[in-house]
Amino acid sequence: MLTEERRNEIVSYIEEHKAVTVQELVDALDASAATIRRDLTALHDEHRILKVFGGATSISSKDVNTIEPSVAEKAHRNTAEKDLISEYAASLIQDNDFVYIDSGTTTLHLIDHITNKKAKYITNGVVHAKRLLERGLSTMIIGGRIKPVTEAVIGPDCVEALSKFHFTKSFMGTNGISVQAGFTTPDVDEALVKAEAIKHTYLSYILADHSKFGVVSSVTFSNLHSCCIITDEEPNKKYKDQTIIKAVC
Amino acid sequence: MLTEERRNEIVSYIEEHKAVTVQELVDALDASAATIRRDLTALHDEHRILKVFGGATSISSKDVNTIEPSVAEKAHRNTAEKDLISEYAASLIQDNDFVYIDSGTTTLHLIDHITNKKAKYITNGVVHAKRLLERGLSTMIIGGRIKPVTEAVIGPDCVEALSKFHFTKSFMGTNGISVQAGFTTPDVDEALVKAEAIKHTYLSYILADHSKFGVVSSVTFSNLHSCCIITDEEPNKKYKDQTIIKAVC
DNA sequence: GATTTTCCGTGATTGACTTTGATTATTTAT
DNA sequence: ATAAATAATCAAAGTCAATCACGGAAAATC
Repeated sequence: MLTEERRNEIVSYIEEHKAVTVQELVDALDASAATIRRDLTALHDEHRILKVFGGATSISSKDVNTIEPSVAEKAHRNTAEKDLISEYAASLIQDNDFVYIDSGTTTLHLIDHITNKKAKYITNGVVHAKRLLERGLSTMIIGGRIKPVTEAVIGPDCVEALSKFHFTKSFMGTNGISVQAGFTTPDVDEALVKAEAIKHTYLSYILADHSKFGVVSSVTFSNLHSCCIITDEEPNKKYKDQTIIKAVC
Repeated sequence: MLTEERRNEIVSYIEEHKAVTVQELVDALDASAATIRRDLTALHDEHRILKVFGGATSISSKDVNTIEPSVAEKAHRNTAEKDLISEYAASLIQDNDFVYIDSGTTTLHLIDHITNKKAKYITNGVVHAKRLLERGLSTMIIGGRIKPVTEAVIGPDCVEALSKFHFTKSFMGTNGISVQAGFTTPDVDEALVKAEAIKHTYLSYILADHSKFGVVSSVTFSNLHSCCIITDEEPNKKYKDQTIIKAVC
């Protein structure tokens, strides 16, 4: 059987059963455990399944029960990569830093790793603000209209409020990273907010797992060389020529 | 069974039952208590459930758990009275109203009774904003520093942001109501915010149960005749001479 | 055309790591 | 104070990634 063919079958099987053990797949597909494991690793890297200890689960199985996956509920996907990235990013925060934290699930993860209580934090995410407070950190929120799905503060009030601040560091999420289009996101309003935040920051960091490279979304909010990238895999050289990239792996 | 699979089932179970004991999960999933506890700890760290002594509860169980324990504790006192007051207050909201909702436990209760989706809502409470969004209402938040205990946005940024708006109605909490001192609250910063909000509102309502009458706290944020009072017991005549009071009982 | 070389996917082996349930010590609620 | 719940620790069982050798297919060489 062809490798690709087998892998497609694995994905189908997992989609159907929600969760599966390595042994189950060994029996079902008549391949060795080593091969199945390699397949699962590959499929996990392609974000087609979620590899877990003992087997794999379908990507969407976690929110099968929730009617509307909100920010907090989505945040636990792909945690291993995000943990690495967040941990490194959090270590960059120094005493007296004035830190902007962009809304989004990657940056939400970042907050769980922040330990520096001498820095000040400001965010446009409602959940982010709540979580920062839970960790006992000095927190501010940007005012403005709130976008329901992402629970992010956006709009002209938000952009104007941002223009008054001067952050020492900012941590942003992104949907796409490309040499031609720079950093991109699907929502115009969010893009405007991100752009304004970066404009008022001394050092901007983009937190992005490897799957974001080469992806282009609707709206550009920054060119590559304005932000450092923190990611989980050594990227193609053409990106490295454009900006500083830290790969944690 | 896979670890992740079991944990997903635990989340489902908790989502469905709102609360669950360790023993219940041991019986339901046929795993040892030690394992269940480890699962609960892990899920709590991922913010997928809320671990409590004896078991766990759902994170989105609207009654208790979206609120900080400190806030939640207070919110559970005098619920019956607050429900009456909130219900009446919510009925006052009309289409196209621009409504300011002050932070505090009484006003948090109010949100659960709001049904008008044609009005616009703005608040200085982080939890309030989240709750408004959950109810599918058009929501804005005021920006500024957040006071950790109450999760209320306060400070000069907040006051300045408020000064741009013109609300048709505002709903405020208070700690004390007295003929001499007017409406009072213990925190200077919160008082400034409340005062500014009232200043920019056409019709301000104070939600207060009967225990607040005759009480004086540290800082006055308004005199009596600037706001209507919504309360749960017919108050003394001396208050009625000063402002409009609606007693719901 | 036949032989060699290279490449890639596979399966087996192994030491390292993860999960689990039992036991014990500690913490918590009443 | 007491009883229950929890966290910490440990050994056993199970799982994983790395490594190696094998074998078939494609490419290079003769």
